[in-house]
Amino acid sequence: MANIKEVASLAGVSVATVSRYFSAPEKVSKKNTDKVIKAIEQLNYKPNLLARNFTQSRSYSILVMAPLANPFLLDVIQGIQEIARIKGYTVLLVDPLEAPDDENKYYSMLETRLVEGIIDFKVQKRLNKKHGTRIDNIVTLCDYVENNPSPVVTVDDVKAAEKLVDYLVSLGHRHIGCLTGLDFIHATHHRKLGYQNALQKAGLPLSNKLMINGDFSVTSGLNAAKEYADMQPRPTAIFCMNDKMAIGIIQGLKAEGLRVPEDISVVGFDDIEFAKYCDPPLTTIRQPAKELGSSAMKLLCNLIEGKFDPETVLRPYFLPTDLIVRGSTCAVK
Amino acid sequence: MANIKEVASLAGVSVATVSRYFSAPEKVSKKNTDKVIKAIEQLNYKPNLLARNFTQSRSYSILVMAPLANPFLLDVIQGIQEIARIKGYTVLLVDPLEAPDDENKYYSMLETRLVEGIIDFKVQKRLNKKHGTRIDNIVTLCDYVENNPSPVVTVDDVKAAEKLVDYLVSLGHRHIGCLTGLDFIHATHHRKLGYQNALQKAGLPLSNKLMINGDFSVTSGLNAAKEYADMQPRPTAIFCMNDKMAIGIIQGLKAEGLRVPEDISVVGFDDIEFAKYCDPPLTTIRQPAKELGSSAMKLLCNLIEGKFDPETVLRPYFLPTDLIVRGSTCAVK
DNA sequence: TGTAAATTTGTAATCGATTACAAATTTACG
DNA sequence: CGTAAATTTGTAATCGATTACAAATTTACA
Repeated sequence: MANIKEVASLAGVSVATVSRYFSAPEKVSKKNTDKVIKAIEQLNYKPNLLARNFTQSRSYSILVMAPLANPFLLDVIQGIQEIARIKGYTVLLVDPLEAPDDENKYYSMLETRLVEGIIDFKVQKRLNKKHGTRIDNIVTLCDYVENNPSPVVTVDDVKAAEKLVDYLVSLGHRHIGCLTGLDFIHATHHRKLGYQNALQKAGLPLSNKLMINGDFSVTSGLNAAKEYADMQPRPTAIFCMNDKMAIGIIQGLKAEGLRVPEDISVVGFDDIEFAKYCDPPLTTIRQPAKELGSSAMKLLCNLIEGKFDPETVLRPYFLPTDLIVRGSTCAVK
Repeated sequence: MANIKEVASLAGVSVATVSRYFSAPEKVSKKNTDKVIKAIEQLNYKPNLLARNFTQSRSYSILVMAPLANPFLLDVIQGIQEIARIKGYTVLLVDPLEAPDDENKYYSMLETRLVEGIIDFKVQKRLNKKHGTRIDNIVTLCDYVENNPSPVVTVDDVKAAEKLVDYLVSLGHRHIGCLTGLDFIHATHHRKLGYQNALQKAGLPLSNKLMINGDFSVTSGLNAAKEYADMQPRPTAIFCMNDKMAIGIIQGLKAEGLRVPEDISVVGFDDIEFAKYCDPPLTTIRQPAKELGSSAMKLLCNLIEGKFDPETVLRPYFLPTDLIVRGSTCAVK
């Protein structure tokens, strides 16, 4: 395959001129531009971007670490892609849950220069060595912890969960179950806190019995349904920490011969596309998926370009959520 | 950031020895290995992979062009990822529908060396210049056309659709609607052919009236539902070319006051996760998503490594499908 | 111990671009 | 036309690794 030298010699110019034809065509005379174009055409020349990236010490790539099992993330990723495309970055995608052992390998792609930034869907376990002074071109998306080691874009999970459970309380529910998510995701703990806040405000007791540990999968919802169905007293409403589990729990409750929402109201979290189309349609919290993705990517671009305010960049950036009321909830009898 | 030269000089060895420590550690003596390790440690050295990739003229990356709107593809992508990880490739992901104009830019990433192969979810528009003689390290996944310009991994859409419509016929249905997919996807035409084959076998007339053009989205299912509800005579069964449209159509038919399956049976295609959880659960064709992805990636690896048989590589590689009968279909009254 | 074979090491060329700097050319204008 | 300024061009260094080849060292064994 032809290289820049061959193009230059065929065109009768120097390699610098050919290079400039790509990087600053306005600096090449008309005459030489024509010659270069002709030579490129003739040799079907394509610049070797591995070489270009090497000399510029830039990869024009970013890495997204996302658990693909959650369809909600698809929309988030589309938001990321949109900005990435505009800014000229390509997106590498890995699912950290598929190969947890490789996680550090992925982070080190920053140091080996393969990517210029990372969007991670959970708070990094290892903190920066010099926390607060050095920003690593990592953005945490949809997860957050106090003293987060990297900039964060997410929703206020505490407030959102609280809003959702407030709503259940307003419907008269007094026994409200809570199906949690994966323990190592901080959002799980924040949503739990919101759930507890709402109960407390309503003067309801906090009982661990009403809390079942899930893992964000439909299956864990199905399993939890049986437990809730047998529980004494049985909850009249269940808060699930994502829509997939809510869909699973609805399915499971129906199998137990219970009606949703007449016997048990169920709420989810995320507002995935299918929340509208399950039966009954799901009452849930809508996260602005695409905006989460595009905001995170914009922030990452600023980090990469060094355009950020060190004072504020570590303050979490919260996007608003909406309570979406559909058919899976009703007033308690 | 430290480079190999600094490591070499700190360790008191040549750069070649440091390089060999990574590429062929068994060729470095114990004494020097220790010195190199110490120097790497001390300088926190990470090899510049941009440089390595450049000298080796390899990117160790592949590109996946997938319309992310389809959740079925998530599983396919997981299958791709699994093999990619094992083989040491990283996966770049773009959604061609998001930026159709950039499509050629993506293909040219092969020529600019940014990726070593491409998995594309549709047959490429531009054929190879020298069709059949040169293989471009492109694998077409889930789409197929006679004289395909690149190797193909997919299912036999004709047979699968035929199997599905055979089943509807066996339930006694005589008026069977067909909601098609995007026209530029060849799978759409193959599934249409399967639908027509089944009707023909059953001695049923082929009527264009029963065919509505969809685009694989839930919305197009919703819209089609109204049309089918008003149709005279109204079909007693509808074959949708994917599950998303089937879910939309079920939703739409319910809104029109029709019962599924009692008034109209609905079948989909793909067997996405939510097919099980919609109401009623969807009768559909299961495509082996993960296997499609992993097979395509294995094939692509062989292309990249030159390990393929030019005689057979362009023959389509069909994976088996299953008819999954659930609650959205019943015998005609 | 001496010599050949095997192993380990280092020197230096190489990959294909970019780019600083100097040189050459063109343009502007009194 | 002559000179200065502006524009265009080319030379050659550079990025950080890999690797062919030769040289040095170690090992094996009579």
